[in-house]
Amino acid sequence: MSKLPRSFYLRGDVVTIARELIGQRIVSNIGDERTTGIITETEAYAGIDDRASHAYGGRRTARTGTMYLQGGTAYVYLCYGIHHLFNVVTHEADVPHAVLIRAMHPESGLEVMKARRGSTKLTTNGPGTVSQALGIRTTHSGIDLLDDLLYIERTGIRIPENDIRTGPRIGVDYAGPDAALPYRFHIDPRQLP
DNA sequence: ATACCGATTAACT
DNA sequence: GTTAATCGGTATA
Repeated sequence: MSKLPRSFYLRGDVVTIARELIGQRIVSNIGDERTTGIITETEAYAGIDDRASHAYGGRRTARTGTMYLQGGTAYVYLCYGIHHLFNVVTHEADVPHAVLIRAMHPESGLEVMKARRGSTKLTTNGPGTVSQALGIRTTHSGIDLLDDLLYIERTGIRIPENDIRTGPRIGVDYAGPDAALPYRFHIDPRQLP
């Protein structure tokens, strides 16, 4: 299968993109190890009007500046001083939309991912664990997802509309009315082929 | 220079 | 269900 093209990321509707990323494959070649997984959970962050977004109100700093790059860029930041959270930037340059990858179903490179996670069991539910398994760190913020180090490829997996669950985003209670927006999408990994 | 806090996780009860 | 861990980013001065 092939890398998602630039045109996929440049589209304007970040919520649609978040839904469409479910079932696609993340490929990481970080550390010369190929590790992959199928995306099972995402959240959309809709730019300067979204109180849950780091870019709310047009905020643009050394960290959040990455979100203002063109669609198809990786935005990685440190949360709670410990967790590296991986996001996919969408929309054209200067419009800071992004999709947070919250969970994946591990596919290949299982032993490498286990070793990175430092556990005999391999769990990749939660944005911090996904990044850790794939070797993604804040140093990767700003890299192009059309290069070969880290990218997303189309799987062709067809997921019935009814199998995709929708709900409010996790951990954004501070966002007032925007905390209730149905911008989270996920599936049960057992529904994957 | 200083103070506050988070798009979380794992290990508890 | 609860809570400690942990530190860079951000705002304020």
